[in-house]
Amino acid sequence: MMFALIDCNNFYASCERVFRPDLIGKPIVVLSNNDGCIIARSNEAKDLGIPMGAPVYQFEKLIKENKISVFSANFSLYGDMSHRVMSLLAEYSPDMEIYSIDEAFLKLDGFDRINLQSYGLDMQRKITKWTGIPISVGIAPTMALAKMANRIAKKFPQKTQNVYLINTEEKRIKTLKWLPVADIWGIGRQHTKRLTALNVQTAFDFTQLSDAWIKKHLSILGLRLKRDLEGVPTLELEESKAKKNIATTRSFETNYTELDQLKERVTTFAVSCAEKLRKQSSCCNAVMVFIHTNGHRKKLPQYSKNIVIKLPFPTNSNIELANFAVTALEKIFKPGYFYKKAGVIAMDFTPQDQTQLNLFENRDLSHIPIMNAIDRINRKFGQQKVRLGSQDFGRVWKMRQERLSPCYTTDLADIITVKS
DNA sequence: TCTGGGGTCCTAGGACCC
DNA sequence: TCTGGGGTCCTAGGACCC
Repeated sequence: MMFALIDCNNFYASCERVFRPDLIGKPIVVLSNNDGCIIARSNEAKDLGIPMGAPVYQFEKLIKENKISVFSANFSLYGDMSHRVMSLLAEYSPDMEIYSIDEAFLKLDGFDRINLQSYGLDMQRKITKWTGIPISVGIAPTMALAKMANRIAKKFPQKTQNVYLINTEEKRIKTLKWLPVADIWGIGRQHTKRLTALNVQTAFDFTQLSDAWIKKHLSILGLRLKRDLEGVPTLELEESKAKKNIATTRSFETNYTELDQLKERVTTFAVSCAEKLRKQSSCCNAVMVFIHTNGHRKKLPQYSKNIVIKLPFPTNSNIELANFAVTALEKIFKPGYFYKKAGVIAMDFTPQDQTQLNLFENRDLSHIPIMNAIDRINRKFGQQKVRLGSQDFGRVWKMRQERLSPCYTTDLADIITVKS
């Protein structure tokens, strides 16, 4: 039994390149919402020393000097490209877990007679050719080891052709000794600090620690990880489950001081959460709302508060969720502050078809067909065509997206023209 | 001037019950 | 002098992932 981890190389940057082949080999960065931080970099941009998550304004000079192409995040494009990659990958195994927008695990059960090296190479070539997105493939007896194999495939593209297979004990040990402890899947900053203090430098050193120590300091998760690194399959594919929380949160382009401005934002966030809830056929029983000022402006007075309210009945109606969220907002809003960010998080779900009618609450059941109609209209004519009256009709609010690429694959208006 | 967004799981400790 | 024991549920906080 083996696992494969397939990871798209510099995914967002690669998506931008698919329709801009002139940028192949040139540095690219992709920005977060509001064009704030750098959230993706091509290899060339990484080589120039641009760190992940850096505020873009700190690198303006470097960007200019090196003619780095800058893009606002285009999630419709990335989502669609991801879907294309995943559909192709699904043909390589009946057991797949889509781990993130650019990563998937395949379980290779019953592949004993298959040459996995060439199987991986076939995947690598086909996906890259058919979608334009370069990928790396790691194959190993456990999920954690497949993650490590993938790093090698990505780190040594010439040597490996972006495919690396761990199928012997020598290779496993060699890989463990090569990987710094900070780069182990599941070991973050805090654990790294603690481990390097004990002179645990590599993944191999980590596997030499006692079970008791690991359990005590890294919990049961650390212990499972150790087993997996030892080559004993312990982690397993997870089937895609309904989400347990659904959030919509945003920073604002400018500061807000008025309750009404925040009410509009919170309404829109709540509507977005309700839509996501309906997509997975859930209703929520609680909602959290938070607001805060800009933590980076240390000289301004700071205020940060969240509140969770339990709902009298489960809902996924735009109208009801927005009303509850606004009620919550009113409880935490304090005048006199410059607000920079707000969010709505739906929690505590029950399946839509199991929601019980509450005798003591006048729940308006007419919302169900109304929401169905809204969803159909918005699906057909584009997002947000139907909105609540309290939402942003005058485009008061906008996100800064100055460098947005066209939606080549999801918007007819943006489709490319080929001239011959 | 300018600093992202959306998730998961585990544990310890308190409240509460019998 | 001397003040039980065990279980469950919930929550906050901390860690991690992309």
